[in-house]
Amino acid sequence: MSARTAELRAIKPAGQGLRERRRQQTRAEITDAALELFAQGSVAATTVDDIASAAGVSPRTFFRYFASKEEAALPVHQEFNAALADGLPAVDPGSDLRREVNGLYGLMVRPYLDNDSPAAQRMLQVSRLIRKEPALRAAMVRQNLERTEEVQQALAARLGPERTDPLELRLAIDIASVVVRASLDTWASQLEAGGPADLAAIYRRALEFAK
Amino acid sequence: MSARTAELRAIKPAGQGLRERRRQQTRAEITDAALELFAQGSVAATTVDDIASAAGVSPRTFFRYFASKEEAALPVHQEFNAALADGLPAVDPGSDLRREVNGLYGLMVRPYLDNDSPAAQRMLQVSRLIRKEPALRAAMVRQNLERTEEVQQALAARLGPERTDPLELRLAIDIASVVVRASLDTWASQLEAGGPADLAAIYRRALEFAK
DNA sequence: TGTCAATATGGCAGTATCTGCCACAATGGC
DNA sequence: GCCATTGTGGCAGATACTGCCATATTGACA
Repeated sequence: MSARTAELRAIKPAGQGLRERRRQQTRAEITDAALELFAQGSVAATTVDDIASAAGVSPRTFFRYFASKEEAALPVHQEFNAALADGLPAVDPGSDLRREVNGLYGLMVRPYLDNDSPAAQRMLQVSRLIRKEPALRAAMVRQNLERTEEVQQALAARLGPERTDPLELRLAIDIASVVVRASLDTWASQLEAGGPADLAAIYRRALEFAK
Repeated sequence: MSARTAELRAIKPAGQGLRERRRQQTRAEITDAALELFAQGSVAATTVDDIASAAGVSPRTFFRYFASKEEAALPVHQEFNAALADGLPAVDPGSDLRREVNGLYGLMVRPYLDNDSPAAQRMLQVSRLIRKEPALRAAMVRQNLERTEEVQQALAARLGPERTDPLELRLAIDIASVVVRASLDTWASQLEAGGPADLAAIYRRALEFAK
């Protein structure tokens, strides 16, 4: 957990040495293996040993990268955290709270605005899986909770302890989070159903409705 | 999971025979044991065997009542579901969606409006534990997710499939849920800190802020 | 370039979680 | 009071996860 906190706070060094690059690569390989096995069979029917062996690592090593098999299938977590970490410094403590937090969380949808981008395609793949697998939804809300708590701490520190009402800060963050997730889900559902979908438009509509 | 769906839909029969009453009693005993052991030690340090033995049942029976030790400590789940099930028939399909859903979820805070009531005291006890234990927070958001999905289905059925935009329904529910949880958390925090706290006022303020 | 500290990996043992299955006991309707 | 239904416990087994140690790889620095 402290590792994840650091993840949010620290500015990502890009290719810091071969060591870190290999680590990210291994991480990606595990995720790919998990996604494929989950898609083929099911989360319940897939064991950690299966994933580890498919990824070419030992089960022991698997648990050094992910706390559970469910988390291995949710790489978006990292992208989200990165987006938030990038946006944190730009939050204006003087401006309207809801607006600022919505702006921050809005960064999370940016990588997927182009339906044909690789990022969007990957997100769709993961979304499909999540919709089919309650276990993955549970893992997702868990990650979401942790992220929310970290953001709350970070924003409280940035805005000043007494400058912001805890209730309002909490609500601003949770609502922003809910708006983003509902938008992404709706977008993915529409695309999966075969129809067209404009994430930007959906997100704008969600923001308006939540206001 | 289908058991829980039924739980939400069915109108609770009160004391349907000795059998059901004993079942509720056993359930309560397990919960009490779990809460006490968690408070004494920690969730991690407490095993299912500990809880089961303290409650006077076998571990095998424990798992017939709760899916995990964390869930055993969150009995509020049932109260929340009951409140929502009670309120569902009163939802007016013709009225404003956000307002109706907020009204429905508002039922969840009613039992705790009086700080001195037994229900409030129990909620405070659980809240204190939840604030200390990330594992319980994770279990809580998981329950919240399931409840949210059930409510969404129930409301979609009640409002008519084409009458309501999925995005708006989803947002209305999630926001209402977030408002209630933030209110209860704030209320519990304030009371725990020793100060006075008016749940009704907090909830009104949260609703206003979220509007 | 060679050496050393730091770090990643794998294996192993051990504990805890959770489930299916079976036998047995308690209950409640008739 | 009989019988179908339901709750309970025990057992075996699979899986998830962790601590510990040995080993190998990497990267910094002399």
